[in-house]
Amino acid sequence: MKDITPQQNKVLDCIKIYINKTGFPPTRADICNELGFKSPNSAETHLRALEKKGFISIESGASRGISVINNDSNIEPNAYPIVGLVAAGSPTLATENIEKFVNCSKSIFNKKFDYFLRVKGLSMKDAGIMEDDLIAVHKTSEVRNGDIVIARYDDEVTVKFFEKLSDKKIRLIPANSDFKNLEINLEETELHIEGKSVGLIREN
Amino acid sequence: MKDITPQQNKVLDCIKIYINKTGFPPTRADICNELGFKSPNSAETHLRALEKKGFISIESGASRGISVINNDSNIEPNAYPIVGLVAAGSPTLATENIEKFVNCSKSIFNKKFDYFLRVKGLSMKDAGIMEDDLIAVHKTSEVRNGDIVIARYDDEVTVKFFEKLSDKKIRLIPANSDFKNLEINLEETELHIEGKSVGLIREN
DNA sequence: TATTATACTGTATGTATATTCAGTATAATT
DNA sequence: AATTATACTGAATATACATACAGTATAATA
Repeated sequence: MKDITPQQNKVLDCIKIYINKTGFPPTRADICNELGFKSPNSAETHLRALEKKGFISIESGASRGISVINNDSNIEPNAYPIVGLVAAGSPTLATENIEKFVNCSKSIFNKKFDYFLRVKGLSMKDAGIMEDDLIAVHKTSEVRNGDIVIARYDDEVTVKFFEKLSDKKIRLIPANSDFKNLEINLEETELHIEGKSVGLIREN
Repeated sequence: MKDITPQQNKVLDCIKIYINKTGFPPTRADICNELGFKSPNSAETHLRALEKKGFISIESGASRGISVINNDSNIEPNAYPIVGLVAAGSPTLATENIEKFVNCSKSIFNKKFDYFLRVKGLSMKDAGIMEDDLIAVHKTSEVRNGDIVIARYDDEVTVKFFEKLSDKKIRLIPANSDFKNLEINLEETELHIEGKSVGLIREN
């Protein structure tokens, strides 16, 4: 997506507003009316520029054949994938691991997130995380003590509280007295922090 | 909104699909193509009928000037209010009680719901319901034993497990050993079941 | 029984609209 | 200094499109 000029941005906004107001895209003449142009060719050249830069697509020959290509980044809402907590390997976003998509606002949680993880087991029960809950995961390796993290080691993925004991030692703490703390020596075991929990959805 | 005929519904669906696919509404000829009509007047008369019945609006003279009037009921997503768990009175949807709105798909939970309730206290801790969680509430008075219900009695609103002991006695059970069961005699105390929990969102 | 709504074909037409061509002018690159 | 992108006016034109008119046919309503 190339840079947009201020004037082209005005035209793009005008199109969005027009569609929002009327339900269908504007004609060249409509754009001229809205923005005070006196020639339909003013609109035409802007449209061609916007098309070239990838902001809109124009159906040749069709009246009002403009459609705004949604970059989706600022348009609410969005579809987020639910990834199963697979025993082996990283909780990847590959199609075969995606259970389904959830439509919700990207600002539904206080922090931004990337996907949902389906929880297995009750090791975080006392933190209010139950079996089959969906954890909203923010993909990051920057985590702090006390964060609920999605950690992977020895081909196992778990959700636990994070505590850094030293540069070489990490403690993973469950929220359930039936489970034991895990202390991982980074020199012996490879530990991957896939991300941290920034929210939760329970579907029933 | 008057009744729609099967054929008119086909045309309406065709319009929706066309807009979804192309970004702009179809022409009469487009509709004919999609549905196999041989005369543009077939589309025209259906459009006029749909307009008369309030399903679409048509901008006279404008090409592709069709806009679907959204009844919003089947169009995802929606905005749902968060209602504070006020100590006194019913958790009403009055403006003063609405904290904010959450945008999410209406099918985000397995059952339909009406609003979110902000949880106060830890009386349902062992059911994975923590302070400040948002409970998705389905407004209903038809509840079964074991349901997590939003109950109101003596100007107090609580979230508890529901158990019907007899026609005159209801037991409200917390999920926290620090709290006691509440047994309510319906002949002495007025009990209102505001709804039941059908889901949960934790914002952090 | 007459009327109205639904559901089409087929033709015709004025105008709404995209789109090209010819210019003018300024600022940014090469 | 030449080229290219931006930002317009103004006019012309082929065609895309809405829309009216003339029919045919069936089912539902009054």
